[in-house]
Amino acid sequence: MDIREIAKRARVSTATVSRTINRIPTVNAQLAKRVWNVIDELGYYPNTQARALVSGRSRIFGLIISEITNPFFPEIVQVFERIAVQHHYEIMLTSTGNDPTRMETAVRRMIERRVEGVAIMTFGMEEVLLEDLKLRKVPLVFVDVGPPRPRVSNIRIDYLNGIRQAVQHLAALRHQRIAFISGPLHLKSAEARKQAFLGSMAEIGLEADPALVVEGTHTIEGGIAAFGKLLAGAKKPTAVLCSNDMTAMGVMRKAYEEGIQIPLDLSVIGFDDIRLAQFVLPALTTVQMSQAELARLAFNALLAELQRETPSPTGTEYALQTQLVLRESTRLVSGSPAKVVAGKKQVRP
Amino acid sequence: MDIREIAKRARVSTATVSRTINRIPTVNAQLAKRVWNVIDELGYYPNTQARALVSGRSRIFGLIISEITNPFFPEIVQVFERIAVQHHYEIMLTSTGNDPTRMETAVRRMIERRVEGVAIMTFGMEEVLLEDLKLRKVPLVFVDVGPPRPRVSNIRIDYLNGIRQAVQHLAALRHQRIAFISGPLHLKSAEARKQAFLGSMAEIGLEADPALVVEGTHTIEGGIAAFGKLLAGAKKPTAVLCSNDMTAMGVMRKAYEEGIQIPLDLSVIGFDDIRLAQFVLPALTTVQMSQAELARLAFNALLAELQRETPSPTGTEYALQTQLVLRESTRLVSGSPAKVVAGKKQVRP
DNA sequence: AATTCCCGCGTAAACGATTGCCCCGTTTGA
DNA sequence: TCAAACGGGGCAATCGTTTACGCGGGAATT
Repeated sequence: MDIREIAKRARVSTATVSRTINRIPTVNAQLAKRVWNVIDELGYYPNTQARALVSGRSRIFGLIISEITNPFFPEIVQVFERIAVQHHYEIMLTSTGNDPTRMETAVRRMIERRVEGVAIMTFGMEEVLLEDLKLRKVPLVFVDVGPPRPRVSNIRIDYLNGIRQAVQHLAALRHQRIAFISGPLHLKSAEARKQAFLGSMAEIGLEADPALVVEGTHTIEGGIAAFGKLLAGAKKPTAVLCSNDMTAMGVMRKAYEEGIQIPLDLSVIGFDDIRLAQFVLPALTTVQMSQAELARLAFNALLAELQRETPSPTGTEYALQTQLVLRESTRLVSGSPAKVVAGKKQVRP
Repeated sequence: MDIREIAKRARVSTATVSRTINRIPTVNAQLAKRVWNVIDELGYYPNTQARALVSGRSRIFGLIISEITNPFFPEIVQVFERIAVQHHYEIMLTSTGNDPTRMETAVRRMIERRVEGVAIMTFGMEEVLLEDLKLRKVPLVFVDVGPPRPRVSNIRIDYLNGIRQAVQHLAALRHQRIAFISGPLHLKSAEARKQAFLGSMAEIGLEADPALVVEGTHTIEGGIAAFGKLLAGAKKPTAVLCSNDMTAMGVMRKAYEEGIQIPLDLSVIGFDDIRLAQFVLPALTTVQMSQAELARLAFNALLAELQRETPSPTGTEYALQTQLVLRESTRLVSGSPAKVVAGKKQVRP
């Protein structure tokens, strides 16, 4: 069943049917009604491929993330998809697992489907692989890479704000030996977080002992391993700041196994504020970086780029704030004069 | 740049280019090579919409899940997508949040994109909304609904096996007051799990006290609320079996807040075995239902249906096993003669 | 009343591939 | 030597829309 069938039954031309469906205001209300009636009656749905072919618009956006099973991403996907649908777009999702090969095939698939834009949420992976997309003038939006180019937007995350708050929070709780578990340092975002930590420590005159700065993998397993390394060291930290929440969960796991109580013996702070962070035991104090907001920014960046008649020569830059959210995983350093806050949530039974 | 351009430059017809791309064996190797050279040189990628239009095959599968932010689903999505790509399919993902309206628009979008099949992973939501798809003879695969119809496959999950193991495990640990927190009972899968629990209890002559069977929502919040209800009751359970892992995490959270120690004071068993289950503190004993396997079954069901020349009049049924996996959240009921297993993982410090 | 304008609708040419059919050149068998 | 068979490649129709263009008729202008 196609547009011709509808046209015949409604005794109009296919052009009129098309215009009706696309709600072009010049069609006579009478006719339009007749057309709609037939459409509803037959349960006709226009063929998107045919539409896309002639109009040159696929109404598809690509979304590249590193790992859908990483709890950080599902909310991004969710929000991105929801907004896309509102704008009559579909999304082509790919989780690359940070594997260049899969990234490459993803790009190929997206080009074949003629996506109108791609959001890249791999936080700093090799941009080279996207050359093909740039060549084809597909609008792109990155996180944490810069500087932007024409048709390439960038969302800059202000790590410093949140991380500074975290460091100062720990300092206020009298912590001095503050460890940092970074992400894989080839990711620009991981490097940026580490620098923010180092900067924040220096700012308040705390020494960031190199032995207390170790590299993780942004996974639970990485957190376990990294914290193990810290425990094996000579001088143990009283607090540890993690480059993401998964890492923090690894630390908590390892601490549990070693009989180290959080927050009594060790304060832990995460980063990202994934939903799970509030349900972990004890609930994780962490730096929030809104996934919903990130998705929104990315989508709007792509849309804006499409609407721009002529691409800005410099690309556009967007910014996302971060900030500390206090929960239960931090506490006055033990040994300090205890001004214990009342309430059972603060102490482990 | 289109197929004509390639044809011109390779001094062949468009037909030959098309055949080359589709690896039709009859084309002369010489010519094929010439064509491929031009293709690579120009970086030509065939236009999928044009292909789809004329061939009548979109090479898209739909995947409907209830909530991507529910940690149960990402792995399904991941595996499903991975297999799809291997078979040169794309997937159109939709998370409906169990909202009929969103389900409806999802169906509409999928029809417009002419999906070749749809996997429905909402575990028993209203099938009515999918009438339009059935009408169009789109192969469908469900989980836990039955009986199958032509072109509609079903994956039947053997809840009983895993749940029976769980119940018997608790019984072996001398638990008698075993509570069950179900999922939302309008979901067929939730109902089935509950029945499996009731059956397993009866089987071994344990009474399932109605006051100890409460309804949750398959979320952490639901688990918190439901366990709250159990605690408010007259006779408190010594063990609780949950309809999914999120619920169990809610129970653990609530227990933590109330100073109830797991597994010392309370044994907890989950269901699903999401990845997180092993990282929760203490690691969750749970019934495994492999998400990867589920995704695989669903994809293959769709593919098989497409390949069948004539749809089996009855549809096909697939089965998925479940089984208990022991971790740290269960223990001999307290008060029983303690045959404590050695090792720090078994006791809370 | 004749001319111009404009508005609404229809005709038909795209969009970029796939594929049935035919043609032509070579091989094969009688 | 000639006809039949065969195999590889080109021509052109086709998929289901959108949209430029043109046309006819009523309103407005002179």
